[in-house]
Amino acid sequence: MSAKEPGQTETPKAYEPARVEGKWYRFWVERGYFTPKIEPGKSPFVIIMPPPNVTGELHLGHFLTIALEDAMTRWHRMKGEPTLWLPGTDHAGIATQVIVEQQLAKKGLDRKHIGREKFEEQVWAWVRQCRQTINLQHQRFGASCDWTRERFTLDDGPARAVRSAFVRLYNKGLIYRGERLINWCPRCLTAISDLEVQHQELKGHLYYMRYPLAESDGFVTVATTRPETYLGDTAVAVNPADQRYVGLIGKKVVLPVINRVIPIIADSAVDSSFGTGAVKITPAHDPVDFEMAGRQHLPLVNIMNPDATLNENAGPYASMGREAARKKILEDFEKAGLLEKITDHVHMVGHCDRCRTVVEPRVSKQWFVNTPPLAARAIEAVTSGRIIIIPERFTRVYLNWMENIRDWCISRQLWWGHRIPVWYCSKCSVMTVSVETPDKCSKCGSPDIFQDPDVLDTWFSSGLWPHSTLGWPDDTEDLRYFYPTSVMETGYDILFFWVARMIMMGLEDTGDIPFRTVYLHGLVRDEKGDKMSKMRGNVLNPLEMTRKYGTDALRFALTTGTSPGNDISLSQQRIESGRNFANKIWNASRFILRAIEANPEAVKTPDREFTWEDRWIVSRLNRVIGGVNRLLEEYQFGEAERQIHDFFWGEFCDWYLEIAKLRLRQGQASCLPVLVSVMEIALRLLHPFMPFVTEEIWQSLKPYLPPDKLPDSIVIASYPTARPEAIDPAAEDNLEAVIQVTRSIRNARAQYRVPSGKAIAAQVYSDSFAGVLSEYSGIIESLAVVRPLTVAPRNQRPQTAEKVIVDILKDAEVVIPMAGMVDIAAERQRLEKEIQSAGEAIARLEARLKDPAFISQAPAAIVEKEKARLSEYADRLARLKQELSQLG
RNA sequence: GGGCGGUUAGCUCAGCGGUUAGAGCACUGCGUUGACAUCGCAGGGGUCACAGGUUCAAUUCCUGUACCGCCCACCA
Repeated sequence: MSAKEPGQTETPKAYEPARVEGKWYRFWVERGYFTPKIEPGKSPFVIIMPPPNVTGELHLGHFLTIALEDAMTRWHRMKGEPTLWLPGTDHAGIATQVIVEQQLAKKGLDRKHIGREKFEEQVWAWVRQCRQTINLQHQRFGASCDWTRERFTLDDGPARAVRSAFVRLYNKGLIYRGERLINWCPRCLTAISDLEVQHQELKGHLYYMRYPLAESDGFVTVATTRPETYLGDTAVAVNPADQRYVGLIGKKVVLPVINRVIPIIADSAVDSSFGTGAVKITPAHDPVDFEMAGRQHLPLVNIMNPDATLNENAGPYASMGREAARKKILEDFEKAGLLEKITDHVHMVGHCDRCRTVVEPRVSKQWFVNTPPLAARAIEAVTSGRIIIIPERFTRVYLNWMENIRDWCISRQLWWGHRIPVWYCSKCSVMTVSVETPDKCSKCGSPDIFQDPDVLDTWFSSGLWPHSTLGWPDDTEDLRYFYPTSVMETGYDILFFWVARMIMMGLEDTGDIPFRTVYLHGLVRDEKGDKMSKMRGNVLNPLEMTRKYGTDALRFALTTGTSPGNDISLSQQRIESGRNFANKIWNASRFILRAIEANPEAVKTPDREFTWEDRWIVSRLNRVIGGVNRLLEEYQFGEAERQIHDFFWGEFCDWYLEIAKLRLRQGQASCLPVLVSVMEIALRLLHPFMPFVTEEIWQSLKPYLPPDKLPDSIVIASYPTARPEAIDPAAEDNLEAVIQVTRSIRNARAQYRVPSGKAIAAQVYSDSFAGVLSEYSGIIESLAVVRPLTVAPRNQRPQTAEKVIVDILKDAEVVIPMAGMVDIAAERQRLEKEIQSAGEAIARLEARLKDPAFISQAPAAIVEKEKARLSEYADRLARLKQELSQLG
């Protein structure tokens, strides 16, 4: 470590995120930047954050969500729009309950033992802790959300919204209570919705079981995957057109062992080609059978307890588990000669989304939302274009789901969640459905009432999130100003669970769409494309990554090189390159700051002659600004970042800064204002994606910026907009020539292994760029370590017998005498290769230009362009050939 | 059974109806006293899965095939 030199800025050589991140986040929050002012004249930009479940810490998927939403939010805020990003957390009914139950189980307890009240206390304790962790993680990650409006799904406001929505729907007949076949989890002991059932392919068997005929000899053979449900059979069905069974329709069979007599019926839903063509009908334990039982008026026999053990209807098998019963029943059939055969059969089996237990279809009294009427409006909102889904392909997925929607079972036999706002009277049994908790029966006035013990599906409250967080059902200022919201950004995996429900419920409750754009991101996977999971052990801990590489690095890695709706493979290497970029920006700023300190006055000389490289970098910057703004409008965040990255690193640092160094060394400080200005604008361009490093540097640059209307933070600085008048094709061409020549010489040096310190001589011959190249010869001499570099028009190139390397550039020839080192054979080979590829290009272009179809059909501009290319190649080919002949 | 996505450099992925298809990482060679070795300079590496079609022109659009992945679905 060298001692600090006098007058020099004491900044570490590497960017140290830990030193700056907390400081700036606190600063932003203290200044209230994240809390929007309601400005009636302006239309706001609003994102309601998908509330993370209070089930533990945030994972990388959440961090991707934050990175994208924060980028959008910061961008719009910088554009001067009142911007609200509303944070919150979700009570996540069943998921949270399962976690707390597991905690209890570790202590040898279960919820039944401690009782509902105590259990809820336990959950609240966990929730408080979890919310704090989650909020802290958001803050660590730089989320610019409005903490003054933070919500939890069980808060009073959202809770009142839930009750209001329930009562409204009930009063409109869109919520009803009914005895239906639902998906039941025997482990969680609750109903779950269709969406919460995970279908998994399992290798099972098809069992062919014989049911003896009641009135005569013989039997009917049915094929089933679930022999144990025969105890609940109330019919055998065949297709009416099936010739094999016509004679049997109306006859009866006897269920073995339990000796129940059931009819053989005809139903056209039966597929004659499957199994035996005769199907056992178990209405209480199979959805298809349940439906058939409805139209055929078959009785229901429920054979199971809630925990999936067999009940008293199972006769001798009562109290056995479903697997054990299956085994025993097969044995008994086998013994009786009633098991015809067993074949292998692959089928899909439903599992509980939360606990992986095999779901049991079960008849039970539950609450349902009648969804088709809601779906009709939700479909219209999307087909009319009022709601746009990005990427577009998910529009069809959404519509397909909506068009085939079925009623939504919303009651859960859980303790954690929004209680159903329904009270039953012990006297007259009438239901009171009410937003406010009633103290007496609405019918008979009896105070002897009790509330429905069930809670609502957690997605019911999530479905109201965009309007419930803004104050609905009250007509609040927030609701009037911020609703409908702008963008709903979330993962495609919850399109049905959440997005679809929000659209239905939002439209129903408010009469308006909840958001204008749905942006769906992909899943975060590991470097091998596998889903990250604790089981696989391939999880990257986001906070650890943040500590190791910095928040900006992780954000950059998560959002670069990806496109909407596609999954993301994330590796540490990727985060490293994000860190390297932050470090690059950091060091560029260190250089600029030191340069300013060495020459403080130079920054303040705004009006002067600009050099070609000044005009070039400003021109390039403005092209990038234009591109980035366009890409952001199109939600192409990854591509926007890539353009900023490439500009900053590949043009500003690699060329402008390198040239500026040389100028500064010669005491020409006139590049300083340009350095500062380009740097500052680039920081603002990048700020939505890398908020911390950009703020840190922006603040240290601030003293040297023009003081007029300078905000206190980059957070509220304006987002750059392109200035068309700054686009400067002449400067771009000139610098391109300088860069080409420099590269050409560097290339030759590398090829001939010229030691890095050793200068070589070179000549450049050019017509159109002779002026700028000789103007920049000193610069090129330094950049390419070439000395002397002479520049002359082409016709002044001497005919010499000396063997030299010649690089044919577009508008110049670079001649390097290698003092006898020239490898003639290698040079010849190189030239021949180039001649060949030029020849091929010419052949291609000539063929194209000879094609009358091309000439007549292609746009004139394209034809002209191709002609120009042909003449360029022809010119190049001629020059290459001449060089080859010179080589002898 | 229906639908969707992917197939581009060694790896992870961008991109695109019109120059010689890009990036990051990895790789090879050279390089460390002044922004940065978390770096610089130079380089190698691609039949854009395959087969048809549309078009003046296809890696890009369409159709089909193969493989991989995902979603939805009541063949017991």
